[in-house]
Amino acid sequence: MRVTIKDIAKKVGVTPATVSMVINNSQKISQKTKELVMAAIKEMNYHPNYIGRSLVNGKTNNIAVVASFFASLFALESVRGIEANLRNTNYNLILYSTRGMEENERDMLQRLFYERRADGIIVISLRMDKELLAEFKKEGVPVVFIEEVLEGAPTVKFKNIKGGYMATEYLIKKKRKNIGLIIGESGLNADERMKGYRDALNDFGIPYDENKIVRVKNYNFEEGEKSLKTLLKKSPNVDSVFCAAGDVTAIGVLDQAKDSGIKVPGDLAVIGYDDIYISNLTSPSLTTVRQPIAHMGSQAFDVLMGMIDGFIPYESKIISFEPELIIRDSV
Amino acid sequence: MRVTIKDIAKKVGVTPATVSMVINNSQKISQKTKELVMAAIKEMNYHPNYIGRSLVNGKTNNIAVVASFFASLFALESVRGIEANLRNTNYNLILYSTRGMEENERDMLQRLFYERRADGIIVISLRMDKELLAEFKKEGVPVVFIEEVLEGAPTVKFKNIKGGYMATEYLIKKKRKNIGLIIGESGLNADERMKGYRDALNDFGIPYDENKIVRVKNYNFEEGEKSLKTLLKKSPNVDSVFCAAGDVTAIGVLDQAKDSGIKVPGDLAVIGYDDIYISNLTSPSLTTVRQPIAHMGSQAFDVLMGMIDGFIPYESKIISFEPELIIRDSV
DNA sequence: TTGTATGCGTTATCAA
DNA sequence: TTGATAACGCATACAA
Repeated sequence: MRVTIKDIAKKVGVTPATVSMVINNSQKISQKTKELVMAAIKEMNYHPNYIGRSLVNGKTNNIAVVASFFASLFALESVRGIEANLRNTNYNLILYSTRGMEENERDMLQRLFYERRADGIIVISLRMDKELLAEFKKEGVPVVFIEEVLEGAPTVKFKNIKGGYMATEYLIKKKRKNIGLIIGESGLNADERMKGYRDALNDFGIPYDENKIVRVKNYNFEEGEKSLKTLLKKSPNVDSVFCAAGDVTAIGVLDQAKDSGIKVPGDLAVIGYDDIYISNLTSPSLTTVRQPIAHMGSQAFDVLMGMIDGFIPYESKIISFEPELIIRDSV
Repeated sequence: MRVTIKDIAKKVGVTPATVSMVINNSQKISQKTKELVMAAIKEMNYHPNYIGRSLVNGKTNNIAVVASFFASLFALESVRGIEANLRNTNYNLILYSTRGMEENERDMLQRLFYERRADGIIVISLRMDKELLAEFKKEGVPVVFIEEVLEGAPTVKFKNIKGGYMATEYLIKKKRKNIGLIIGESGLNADERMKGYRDALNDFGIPYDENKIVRVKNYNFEEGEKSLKTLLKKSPNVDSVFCAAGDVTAIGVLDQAKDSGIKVPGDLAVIGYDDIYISNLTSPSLTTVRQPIAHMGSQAFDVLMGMIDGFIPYESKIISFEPELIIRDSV
């Protein structure tokens, strides 16, 4: 049998209430009984059952993180950051993966608070409707978004406009004038990076040209190879590519360039986005835009804690992080 | 206020016990009250509170996964596999990361069951002492190990001897006779892969040579570069390298070869281990040993479920998975 | 300073 | 087939 608060009480000769007060170190317990109880706790190897605790005080001490997959660089790094700060608290992490099934998404999120499984929720790159968020709010369960923005709750994200601008500006300063852009088909991130690209062109008096844009869908290696071919067909004069779709795709571009006898960076400069591990190992190594993802995850956790503790309000607020240009040999 | 079982009972005009029976679809409830209760549940948007449930039936419906870090390919893929099968159950995943702090490891594991936080535990690549395992057993909390082996609980792992053998054998069949080995300093995996290497040499009548072995510690890119230099110094005649330390290190070897003007596979054949994403993208692409990690994670979860449900015994058993040789251009 | 009583939401046992 | 009651482990208001 498990040792409970009652067993301790019996052993010491006090009531469970007294033991409970000792555990929560109430002030109004005599030093002597405190010591006696503590000794018994140690001797009997007692650990409070967190379920019993949860039931009475309504807290689970769990933080839920919801994402479609945790096997992506972004989600994983976010979790790492969350973990890092969670460590100093007595909260635990529960991971909920929707596994890309949109139909289950809402249900999963809803159950999360109706069943009282977590005291707060961090949602990574997932959309939520206003009605659902309102329910969370009503139930007093704080929500923090990573990447997505929804009226009514704080968001932690990156300055994608700035990232797009930095990369484009760097290419321009390196005397490139015909800058191709490989970028995702849709989404806030893609839109923002695109805006940064256009802003930079504009600021330096370079006209925007539809024929220098290639849209991709899956952000993989093959798309990089294909995109460079497409780009060169549409605009044979490009002297550089900003691959806002990410480093994996950018590496596909590097590969395709090599196969076509195009010299990087001589004939074609390439900039990626993400700074994945391997970007330092390609030849030439890849100049890219790095985002401090783990750091941002930590911040998301801190904001959530602030909301749980009540000193950060449950309302719209965007906290944004600066991207960083990592200069290597591909430009 | 939250909707509880009592509210439903009051609304329908029955007792909470009846409602509970409906929820757990007991056979001995009339179809009529069943329907009435169901209707009320839907109308009032009732969801059972899992904490209340846990308290009475002693189940948490949580599965804990413990690892030192989740930001490694191995841990991450394992979690993916666990997640995949967990999806069809009503269990949740709780992740516990020791963050490499050995001193907290035991404490963390211990609290896991004393505080009744999970119904079962999967331990990834982490050692546990027998005494602790005995405590888990006493408390009736099943434990499944991934990679590590400990008397008294099942382990899910890969056939590393076979992996080592396959790689070495392939090199031999490709007419390589002076096969260098880059491998971790210690641990069961390293020992087993080493055995596979020696077994293969032995079977083909090639003498084992200490001077062809290089030990590494961190499995990173730089160690790969350094190891190749070391190896060539100790044994200038090596015509191939089996980098059992993993693909990241193997890519370091490729890079160092390129810098030294050594042709791969002409002058030097290279085989890695892991089949990380990028191994297909290097030039030449890397021949390597792949392990179906996610698949193994799924299996670990299934074993744990079997133990929880009582039809798999709580005892030593090793379930091993076959590695696969992925043939590319570096041999 | 400590004990008594009560309740958190649910399920299980027994009686009706 | 359903109701009454107790129990899970803990924390708190109130009484002593």
